[in-house]
Amino acid sequence: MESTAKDTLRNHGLRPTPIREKVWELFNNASKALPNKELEMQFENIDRITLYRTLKAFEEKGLIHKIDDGTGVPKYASCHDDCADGHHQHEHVHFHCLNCLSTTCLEDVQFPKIDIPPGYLTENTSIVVNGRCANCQN
Amino acid sequence: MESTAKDTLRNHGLRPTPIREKVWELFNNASKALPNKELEMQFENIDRITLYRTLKAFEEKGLIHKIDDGTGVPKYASCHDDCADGHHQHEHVHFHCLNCLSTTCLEDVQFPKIDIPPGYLTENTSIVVNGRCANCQN
DNA sequence: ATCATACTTGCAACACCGTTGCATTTATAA
DNA sequence: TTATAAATGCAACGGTGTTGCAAGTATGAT
Ligand SMILES: [Mn+2]
Ligand SMILES: [Mn+2]
Ligand SMILES: [Zn+2]
Ligand SMILES: [Zn+2]
Repeated sequence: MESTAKDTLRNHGLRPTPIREKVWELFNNASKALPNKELEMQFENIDRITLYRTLKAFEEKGLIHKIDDGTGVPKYASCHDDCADGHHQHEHVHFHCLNCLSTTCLEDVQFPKIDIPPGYLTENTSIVVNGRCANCQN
Repeated sequence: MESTAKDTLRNHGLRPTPIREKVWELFNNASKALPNKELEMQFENIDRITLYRTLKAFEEKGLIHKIDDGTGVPKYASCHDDCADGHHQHEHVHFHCLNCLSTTCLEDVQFPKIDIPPGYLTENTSIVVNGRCANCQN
């Protein structure tokens, strides 16, 4: 059985509220990463600060992860893996379409190992592939 | 023989001015990527807008490239390769040290090929490795 | 060397966004 | 039901990208 929005929020130490439930639903149904603006548009009127804090809380609790695709506009996507409190575990390639400007998580793409010179220590790696997505071919 | 700052600027279609020459020198002598603030500090008083436009011009003319290391603070580094007017050709790994917060270009690190699903078209790829740089080991 | 012209610089101004404080409202559990 | 802690809405501040415009400067021609 599906776990409800309420359950998921409680399981991550967040009080379920109408806004949070809806935001969680939006991420759950999204096939691409969502910027603040796109989330705001789904509400009659929502305070941008409230949304800001909602996203911050979601990120801290491991419900979503923030994606910097190089556009300067932060986007967010749900964490499929179980991410611990404040520590994200997933490392996957992100794709940014230069045509439709959508950013998606490519969870199944093989994540390469980068051979860093001796002396350097790798903690985590961010990879963004820019190009044309499958929906944007003529 | 070394090409002077004046020469380089002229060769890239930019009028040599005191500010531009100094900015170019700073990039030329830097061993890491430089954020606006760090550049500003090297001047007695420089208008942030002038610096902004200088960096924009340098980037457009292929003198420097902008690096988004995920911190939200843009940094710039000189283009070693010859980058065409408005079109950068170099693709290399960037390293961001979580300790000293410096970002460096790893031009010699092998750039991996990412196997994107069919239907996708790759234009360019951005890779940022986060960790601890060689100078930050105990 | 002088000068007209185009480019560069400095300053004001605006928009956007991240962030925080605080008062009010809402969720939770006693 | 009620006391308490948390979430929300609003104001406000700071940083920064961006543009317009006037004044200063580099350049090439005279
Ligand atoms: Mn992702
Ligand atoms: Mn670089
Ligand atoms: Zn697309
Ligand atoms: Zn370091």
